[in-house]
Amino acid sequence: MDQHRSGCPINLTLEILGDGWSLIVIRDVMFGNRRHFRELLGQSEEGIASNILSARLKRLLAEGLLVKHPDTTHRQKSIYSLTEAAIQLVPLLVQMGAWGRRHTPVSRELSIRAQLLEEGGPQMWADFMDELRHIHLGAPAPEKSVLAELQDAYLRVVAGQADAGTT
Amino acid sequence: MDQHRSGCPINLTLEILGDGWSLIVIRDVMFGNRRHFRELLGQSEEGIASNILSARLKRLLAEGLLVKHPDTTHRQKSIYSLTEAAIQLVPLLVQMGAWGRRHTPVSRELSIRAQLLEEGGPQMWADFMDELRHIHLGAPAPEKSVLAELQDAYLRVVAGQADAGTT
DNA sequence: TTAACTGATTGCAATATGCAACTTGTTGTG
DNA sequence: CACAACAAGTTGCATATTGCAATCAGTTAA
Repeated sequence: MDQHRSGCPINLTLEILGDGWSLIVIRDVMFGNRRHFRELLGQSEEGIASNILSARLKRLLAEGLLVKHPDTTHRQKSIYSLTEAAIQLVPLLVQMGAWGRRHTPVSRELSIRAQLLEEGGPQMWADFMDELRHIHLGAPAPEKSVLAELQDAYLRVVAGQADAGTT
Repeated sequence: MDQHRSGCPINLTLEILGDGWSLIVIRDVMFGNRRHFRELLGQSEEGIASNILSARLKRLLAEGLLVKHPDTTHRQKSIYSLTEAAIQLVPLLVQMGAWGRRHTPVSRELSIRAQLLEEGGPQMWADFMDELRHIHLGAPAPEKSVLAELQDAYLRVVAGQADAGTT
């Protein structure tokens, strides 16, 4: 943080996000709308350890990718929200998903969202980012919800796994 | 490598590329056309250590992102080439560059390439990928060279640092 | 024969990760 | 109030990875 390896944009991005967990946390806040420590800890597919999650949240707060607000329903509870900088990671995450779908052994139910976002193109990413600005930054609500679309598609795939072999 | 944390495309991509050095190596092979161990070791902006470079090259070979060919001019020398999978990282690297340009303290001379690629859009990325297929996979040479364009722009910025404030 | 160059490997200290247990404080229930 | 369940972490400890400098063995050119 105090000194950089180089001024290359790819390197600097890597210095912030170049580890195995930071983008997993961002992904869960962004796509899974997990906003509390325990939600991020327990419901993650990958099973992050609590000390790692704690360290990553601190780092992401310090880097300005997340902000933390008190939860009025429980004094000790905190709500983590994405910042504009994190929301602008959408195209990067879409490209990661697109590459992963082509070159790694993804599962069908966990890649349907990536597929839809990839096929939706820049307009869908922009709509999604507007929705995230609504959820996390208090911007006005967009007309339709990309998140709901993605979730519906996911649930359809999970429900219909039996007859989903031909496409 | 032997077992995956989850079948999520973002996670699986992260399992392969989620460290501080793998994408730096890919970047140097891709944009800097560094093809030998010593070129990657010594001319890197970031100063990778030789043991790390050695480990990363092995991993990237095993993951199928690089291939290694003997260099006929020196029996011990090897030439590293990008595979199609690595070439398809171009959009991901472009998005990393684009995000870095907006949210990190990049240097002007090292971000001009990222800027051009971002502004060039998907067509330019496709042209660049075709050029990489020519360089690394032996595909026919495209008409114009995106790499040369980027390099020219870089050199212009380095040369004209003095009068480069207005655009 | 010797020096320089090739792609690495080795030793060692510092840091990061993964796992389980523990801590501090909060909330809801009886 | 007492007490269990829950919230957000922290701590301790074993293992793995990183970073740095030095070293190594084979190749080439003088």
